[in-house]
Amino acid sequence: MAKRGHLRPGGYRVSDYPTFAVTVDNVVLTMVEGRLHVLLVRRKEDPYSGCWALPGGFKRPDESLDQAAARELEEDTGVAAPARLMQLGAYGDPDRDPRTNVVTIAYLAVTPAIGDVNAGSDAADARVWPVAEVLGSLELAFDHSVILADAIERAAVQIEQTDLAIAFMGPKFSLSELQSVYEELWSTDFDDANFQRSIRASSRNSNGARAYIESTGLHAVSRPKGGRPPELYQAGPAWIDGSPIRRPRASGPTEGR
Amino acid sequence: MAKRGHLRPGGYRVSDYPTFAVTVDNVVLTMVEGRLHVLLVRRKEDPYSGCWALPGGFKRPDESLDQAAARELEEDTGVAAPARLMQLGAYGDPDRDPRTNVVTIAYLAVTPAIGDVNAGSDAADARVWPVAEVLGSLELAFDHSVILADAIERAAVQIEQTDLAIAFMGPKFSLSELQSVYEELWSTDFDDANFQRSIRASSRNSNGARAYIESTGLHAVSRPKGGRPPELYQAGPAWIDGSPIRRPRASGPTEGR
DNA sequence: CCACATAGTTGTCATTATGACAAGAACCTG
DNA sequence: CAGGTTCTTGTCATAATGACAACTATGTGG
Repeated sequence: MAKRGHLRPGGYRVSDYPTFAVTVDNVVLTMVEGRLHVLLVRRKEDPYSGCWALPGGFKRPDESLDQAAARELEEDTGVAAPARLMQLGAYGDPDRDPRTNVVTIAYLAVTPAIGDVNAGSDAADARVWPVAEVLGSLELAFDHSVILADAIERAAVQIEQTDLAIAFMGPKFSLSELQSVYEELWSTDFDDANFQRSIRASSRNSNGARAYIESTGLHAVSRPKGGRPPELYQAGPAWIDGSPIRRPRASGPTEGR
Repeated sequence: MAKRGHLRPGGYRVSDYPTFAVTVDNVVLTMVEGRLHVLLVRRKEDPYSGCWALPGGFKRPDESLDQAAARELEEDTGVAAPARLMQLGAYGDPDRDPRTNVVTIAYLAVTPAIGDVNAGSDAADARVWPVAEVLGSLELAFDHSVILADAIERAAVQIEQTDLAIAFMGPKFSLSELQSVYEELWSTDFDDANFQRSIRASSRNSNGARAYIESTGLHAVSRPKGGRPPELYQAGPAWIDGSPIRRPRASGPTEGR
């Protein structure tokens, strides 16, 4: 214990403690045609050159972690950082980067459908991937596969605690689009009728304020395959404390009766 | 963008990216006489000499973040790291440490009543404080007050998602002790009868496995102020997916009818 | 030993939330 | 217009929750 590098009262010596590089990595999730997707970049340089990876890079001393995450996201992919950019956690295993001691701070972001994705100077390519495909067969750089899995689990928890699911939606959306977010992240299948009833119940502001979503009175234009055009909603002005829908619990071994 | 320090394919140059010190800080929560407490150490050296702070210290390159957190906790306070030591988040604002660039990774731990607390060589003192007092009037070093507040909020969320509340309990405990954990963290007041019914319902393993808690058949010895001695329980062998008790939601402005 | 206080436990009941499913409404294609 | 698709409303049984009365098992003080 006496050997630890302590800070001395009169100042500190840099040699007293080890130094690290600090990076930020972004897990940007979005829904494309009802399926969960993640934004990845293809690395241009070693290590892991040619590998797909989460967009990210080195933190600068004069910026906060949040700022670094937003900056790196835009630099690497051309995607503007969404308002909803939340910290996921730190990853600092000794051997996670072959070069040197690197601790990375992972961020989770959720956006509506992304427009253009443009690979930055660091990247050979950038695009969104279906999450199922990435976790199933794509080998990501560093420990990014672990980070991605953690991010999805976090998102699944967050949509029950906050209004995060709305962040997947554009300015106007149908309830079935919203439903697909919950179903993808929770791997469940809701009864359409019950889902709508629950969601609408949350938006019926009993007294004065607080609504999860609001009706716009508009209806979507009909799609090629037909079907009744859904009513369109928009984000409500306030978040109610309490989830609009409950996450179904894995009902254990489910023995009969 | 061209000015960013990139890693070169043939190797890297340390000067290409900024270096940081990485520390870990532990928020250790426990219940003392029905009230939530946090373990703090008094700093012996600058900066913030004399101030109370979260136990923590520098990460070493050859250990994981989790290992660093456990090591620092024991070195600073003599308290063995509990099994339940989970990462809370990273804090890296540019000016959070007056000395240099320091990014800290905060950990949240929950333990039953702590036995001896012994200040390590870094600390002038170490003890548990009532959380209400710390957040109300005690000025902590660095941004530790913020970290503490975040930790408590995280714990409040976690006891609904996991069996974390059990981690506050010793090997045998009464349901009213457990109830006080939920009540403290959620700032609510449960009906004793209903609370017990809900908890016991979770432990009644319908089919074969999975129980939140188990009855020991024992009863506590009576306390000075009297009252019926409670039945004692112990942690169940398995965690059921789904909280034993639901967090009551702030019911908004609560207008009548 | 009694009344009374304290703390834990069981029981009852109204209200609400959930899940299953039938049926209607509004659009498509051919 | 027949048949398919999607969204929406309605009905109902069951489960979960919250309020509260009542009962049990201890202690204290007279």
